Amino acid sequence: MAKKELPSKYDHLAVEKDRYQFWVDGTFFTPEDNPEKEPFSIVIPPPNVTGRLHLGHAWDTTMQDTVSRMKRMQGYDVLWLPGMDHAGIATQAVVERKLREQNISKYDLGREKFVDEVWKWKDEYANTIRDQWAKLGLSLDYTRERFTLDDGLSNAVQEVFIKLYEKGLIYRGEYIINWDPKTKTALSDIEVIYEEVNGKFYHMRYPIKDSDETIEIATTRPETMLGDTAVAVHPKDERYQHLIGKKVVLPIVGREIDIVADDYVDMEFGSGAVKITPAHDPNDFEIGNRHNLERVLVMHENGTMNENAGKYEGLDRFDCRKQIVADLQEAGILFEIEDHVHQVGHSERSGAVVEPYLSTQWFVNMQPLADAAVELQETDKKVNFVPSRFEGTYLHWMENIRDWCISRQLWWGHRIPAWYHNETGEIYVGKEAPADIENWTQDEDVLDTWFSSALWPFSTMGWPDVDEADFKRYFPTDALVTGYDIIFFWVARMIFQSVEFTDEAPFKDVLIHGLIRDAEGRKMSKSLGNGVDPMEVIEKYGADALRYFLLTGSTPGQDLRFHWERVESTWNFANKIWNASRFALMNMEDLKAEDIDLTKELALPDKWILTRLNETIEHVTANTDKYEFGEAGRALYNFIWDDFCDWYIEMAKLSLYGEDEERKQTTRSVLAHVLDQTLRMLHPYMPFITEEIWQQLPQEGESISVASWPIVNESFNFTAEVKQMETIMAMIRSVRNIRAEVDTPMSRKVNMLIQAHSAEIAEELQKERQYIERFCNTEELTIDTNIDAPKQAMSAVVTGAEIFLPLEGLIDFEKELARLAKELEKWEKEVALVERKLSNEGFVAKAPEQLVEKEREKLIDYKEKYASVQARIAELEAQQ
RNA sequence: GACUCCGUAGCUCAGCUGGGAGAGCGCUACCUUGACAGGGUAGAGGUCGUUGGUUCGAGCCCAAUCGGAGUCACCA
Repeated sequence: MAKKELPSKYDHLAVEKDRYQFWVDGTFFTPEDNPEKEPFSIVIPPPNVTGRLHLGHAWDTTMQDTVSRMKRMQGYDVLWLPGMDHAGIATQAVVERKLREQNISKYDLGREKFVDEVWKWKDEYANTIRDQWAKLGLSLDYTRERFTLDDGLSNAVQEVFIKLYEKGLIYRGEYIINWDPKTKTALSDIEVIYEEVNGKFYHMRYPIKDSDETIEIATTRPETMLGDTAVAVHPKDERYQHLIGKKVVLPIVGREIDIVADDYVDMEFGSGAVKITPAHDPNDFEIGNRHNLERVLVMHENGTMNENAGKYEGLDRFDCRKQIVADLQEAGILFEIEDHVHQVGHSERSGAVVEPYLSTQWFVNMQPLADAAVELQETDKKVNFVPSRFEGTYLHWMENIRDWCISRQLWWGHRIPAWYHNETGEIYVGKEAPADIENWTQDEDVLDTWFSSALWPFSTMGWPDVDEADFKRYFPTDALVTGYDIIFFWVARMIFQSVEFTDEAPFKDVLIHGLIRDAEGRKMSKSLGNGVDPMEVIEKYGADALRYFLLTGSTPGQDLRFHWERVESTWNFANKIWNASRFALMNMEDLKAEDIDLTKELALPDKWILTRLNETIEHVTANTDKYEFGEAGRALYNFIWDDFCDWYIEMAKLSLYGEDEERKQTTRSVLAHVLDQTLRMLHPYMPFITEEIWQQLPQEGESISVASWPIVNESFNFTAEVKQMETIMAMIRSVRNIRAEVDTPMSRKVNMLIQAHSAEIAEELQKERQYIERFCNTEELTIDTNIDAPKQAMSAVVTGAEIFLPLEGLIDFEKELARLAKELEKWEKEVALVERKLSNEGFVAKAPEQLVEKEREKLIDYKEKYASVQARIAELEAQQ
């Protein structure tokens, strides 16, 4: 790639343009299937084809990309498999809405044509999603992209359904399910969201047959009384002993129903008597079974009253409620209406109030599957949850699991592979239709979307063909990344299906993250209109800035607030990297990869920055491995901004602007090396800018995305030099401090004297005097072990030395004395603190040796500093 | 009702297996130093919600308590 001059301002749009295509064309993201390499795999949580990606997707996928990119650079054969989810209810609903706008209902089209329409929609949005993935820079292998409704996955779904059916783990039955009257489909328990609603509590008196007595009951849903088939009381309730076995005449309806005794009834609550509606309440259904009660369904599938509702037939359930309340009040049956706050279930997708509804559906018998999944966690094949607390969440759910209703009354999805014999009612389950198809009718329903998502980690790899190369090589996957809101929906189900069908956990690690919130901490939602489009962020600040913000903005498992200011400051970081690189490139002349030579004599700052680089490599690698992206990102930030830019580059200028050609060449080598290594570490976090700069560096790789990950170079650990460097840095800071104090700008040259505490220290400082001269901007610099401290001077202490700045005429003695007094106080406190620690027998005896030794060293240093400051004060006072 | 998370600088958040509190933004003063003024230098600002306990040592562990958020399960 041709070298070009970098503009002085980081232009994220220019940097990111066309870069993704370069990666895809280079097939860097397609694994090599190289047997020499260890495989590493992740499957993407397939986004719904209902629409555009939001910030949550950006967050989730960026984490996966960061891990994938690092592993790829570390030499793993990385497969990150992309794909999308058909999202049954959600997608069907949006397409239906779109058709409705054209005054077309799905029934007008018929099943086949309607499904064709949905496929068209899917193709359109799949392209949008791929464009968004590209903008985010995700290193996905598109040659393996899958869709939950493609042939292979559909085959896996049928296979699983049939196997479970044959094992008796899938059954068809009549139960109370959660019915969504708006979308007219059944829902599983977790698709129901309970929300607090200000409702009413209606108190009624049902007349006892052949008696003047009444029995008091209460309900929140009076319209269901039309389906009452009993009244229940507690068997031990003395108030009602005489009524058990008697009959009640159901008002309006006139049906005679039994008064039954059942333990379920709470004597303390309400009147202690409960109306029983087996067809419209799950608890009542159970009681109905125990007492052999009739089940009377009083509603249609769309939530209007049916023929069993008599004169209320055709009314919507809520209109019926109003009407029935009025009628019962008039009849004197209903005698009190109380305000009542209670939880009401709503459909997760349509928002409609869920109707408990008697219906025949397909279910998965969960207990055996859940047991196996729970047992897995006690073996070494367990799934490692990050953070670990989510394992508790997961296990708690698994241990209290209820059967899973998997049939959905939709057209968009995997049609249930079951046929019913037209005459005998016999059920046939299989991939192919029965031979005498004319005598059979296939089940109209489709499976819950999550039924296919649950198979995703292995169905995408070619299962049920267990000899498929991808399945053998890349399953089980290494990591799964998702939000805590879908642990039950997806993570749990993938685990038990995987255990059942592959005898393995589907992934080794599962990284759980939180939710993205707006700046005020509110959930981002369409209704609030507070959502932020990731593409808008990318347009304004670039994908790298967005990614870095997302990765470093929170800690695993925690929610993340979106702040534009933080994205902006991340852009500033990118701009800093840009300009530091620009400086380096401008000063590298025509340095080539083979010219980089770190074997020549290194200067102090070279040794220091190389040591710091080693520390950074260790820290970033370890923390990225642990999914601690925030920690790793901060280490990179500090290294780049503080160490590399603020100190190393500034010191390197001495060499670069100097005369010594060999020294210059070494500095160039260090600059090139450190920048190269730093960009590599930063690449998984900010792929675009790192690639752009790296292409300009003296190196011979094709792409940084496949360059090797930095490793610690033991020969670059210069402990003694780091200490020296730190002394000089402390000195420079002190001088800057003093100059700020006496208002002497750094641009003015001043004289400076350094009193070293030993000949060795003096010699060391002497060797590095150029840095002191430059950064303290000295006229005359004297370094000695025996300095005659100037009378009129500002002073400071550092470890191993004292410094004096003779600033005649500028010194305010009172202020200086006050400043020194303050400093003396500081060291006095420090000394006292360390002394107290060291005189604590418990500490000396029990604390780690190293720590105690460190404290002893500190004590010597602090005492020395204290003495120096004290002496200086004495001198000043003597002068006055 | 059970459980989980959060409470640290004005704001948003870090703080890894307990060993002298950090960042970004904001604020103050100064600086047109040849990569960057979206920059640099120096600085102000914290009883780490509260109370006990364990420990030589607690922001971190334990208990209780207050405040905020959430998950699950719920009585008609």
